[in-house]
Amino acid sequence: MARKISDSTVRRLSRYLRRLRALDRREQKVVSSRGLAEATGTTAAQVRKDLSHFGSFGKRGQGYDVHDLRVQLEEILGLTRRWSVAVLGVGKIGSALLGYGFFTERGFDVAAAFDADPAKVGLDLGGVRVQPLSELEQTFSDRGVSIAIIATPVEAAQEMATRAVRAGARAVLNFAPVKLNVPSGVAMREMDVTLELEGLCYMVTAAGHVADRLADDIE
Amino acid sequence: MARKISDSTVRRLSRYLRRLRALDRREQKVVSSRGLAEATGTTAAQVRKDLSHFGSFGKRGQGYDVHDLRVQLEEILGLTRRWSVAVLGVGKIGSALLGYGFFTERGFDVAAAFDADPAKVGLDLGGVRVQPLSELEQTFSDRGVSIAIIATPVEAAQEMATRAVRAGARAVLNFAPVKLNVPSGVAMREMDVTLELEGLCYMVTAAGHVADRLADDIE
DNA sequence: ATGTTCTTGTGATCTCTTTCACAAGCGAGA
DNA sequence: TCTCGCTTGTGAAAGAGATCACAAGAACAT
Ligand SMILES: NC(=O)c1ccc[n+]([C@@H]2O[C@H](COP(=O)([O-])OP(=O)(O)OC[C@H]3O[C@@H](n4cnc5c(N)ncnc54)[C@H](O)[C@@H]3O)[C@@H](O)[C@H]2O)c1
Ligand SMILES: NC(=O)c1ccc[n+]([C@@H]2O[C@H](COP(=O)([O-])OP(=O)(O)OC[C@H]3O[C@@H](n4cnc5c(N)ncnc54)[C@H](O)[C@@H]3O)[C@@H](O)[C@H]2O)c1
Repeated sequence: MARKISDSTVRRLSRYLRRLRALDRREQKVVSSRGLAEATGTTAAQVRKDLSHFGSFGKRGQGYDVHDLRVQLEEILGLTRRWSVAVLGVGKIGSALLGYGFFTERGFDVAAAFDADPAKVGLDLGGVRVQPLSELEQTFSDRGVSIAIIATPVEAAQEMATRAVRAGARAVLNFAPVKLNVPSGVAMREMDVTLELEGLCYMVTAAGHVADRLADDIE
Repeated sequence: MARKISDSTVRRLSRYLRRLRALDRREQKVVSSRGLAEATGTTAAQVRKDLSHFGSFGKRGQGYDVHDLRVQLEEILGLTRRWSVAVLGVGKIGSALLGYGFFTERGFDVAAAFDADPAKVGLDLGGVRVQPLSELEQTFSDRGVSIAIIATPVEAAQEMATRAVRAGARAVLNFAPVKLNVPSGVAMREMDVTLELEGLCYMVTAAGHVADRLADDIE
């Protein structure tokens, strides 16, 4: 099996899987690399290359068996087991996540939620009871939490991440706009709205400049 | 000025800017490419290369003037103006965004919010009144909305994006887990929690496999 | 059987990004 | 003024990822 798979490949695999699940639900039997590519915004060659890192799943002349490939991709991505997720910080973002139905549907169990604010402890949000931080270590180990979602203010984010990892988390999803340090071997992804918004501003601004230049050229 | 700047460069520029703002606030005068690199998780050479696309901002032997470079980066990213943002879909995620203080701080005005549900229309969330969809076009043009944040259910996302663009949005930030199509010339970024979570699962799973292989080798 | 039509899997190639390495430049101190 | 220590800016090299292009199958019709 392949050595090192790039993040962009993994992201695309998720997209293919999402598409395959939809096709499977509506009982489409086969799909071509082109079919997958068009639905996920990439090229047929890219789809085939991505899959080829893991084996050969299609039939020449025919395409891929939808259900089959779906199962294969779930296997590859590690989605044949369920994953226990804990949410740290139950503020605006944290509680939105607790109420997010998609998680359970997709194999993620929101196993616990923690908050430093005593006023929030004990609340039931989306079927999860908010626990005090003091119970973090015990709960992580009891419920086999392997993914921690950081939704605390920036000031607390690094500390909470470190603590989650020490308590057994193997992966961290960070919503706070700070770069977090985690030991190597721990997976880490960030969801940074401000970064994305600023990126959009750049794109719009730069597009404007290009338009200006074109206009100049026409003169 | 440079031709085409990659997304990864733009993301890093945002990170540098975030760091510079923090340094500026605590009145540090100068910073080296290494200093910036360490704080943002990259390398000194990368920092210099990124900046070099836009000009030459440092002093050899000294480093960069913090305030100066901050202003330059704000200029480059297009953050010297304010941007009007509209939130489409005021559910769990949408209302979390409306209450997010960072936006206003950073030059983004949440100028409007829309929802299809009559029960939500008229509510005041984080100082923004929720409007019916019928007012979308007029409001976008009145308030110069240029960024639309999609926070509706997946089914409505494409339609809302199309409508926002037609109403004048130049950029779309999408929270719904679907690939949206927008005309070329419109900037588009997505925030997809499930994609990131699945990516984390892959990383944890793959790391496990590597560990297995190492263990085998040792035998 | 044979030919026709599709679509996969994959080396080869191209393009884009990151890293390297060092001359050029700046300030401080003698 | 000259030297020394330090850091930038940038071509050149290396590395990664995306695209091309085509031989190798698979089904089906004749
Ligand atoms: N609100 C948004 O739309 C939004 C969007 C993107 C990112 N974020 C980021 O997500 C994070 C949370 O934002 P929010 O708007 O939900 O903030 P919030 O203030 O609504 O919630 C933060 C919660 O974290 C809790 N908390 C504080 N310290 C803690 C600690 N040490 N351990 C555990 N919990 C702690 C607080 O009690 C509070 O309940 C912030 O870093 C923010 O920048 C928010
Ligand atoms: N809740 C989360 O934590 C979370 C996280 C990531 C992504 N998302 C995604 O964000 C989107 C919204 O999620 P949510 O949890 O806030 O859902 P939600 O059901 O709480 O909110 C959706 C809102 O959109 C409104 N709406 C429906 N159709 C609309 C239309 N055509 N135009 C405008 N508004 C419309 C609904 O009235 C509702 O208020 C979904 O696509 C979801 O997959 C949610």
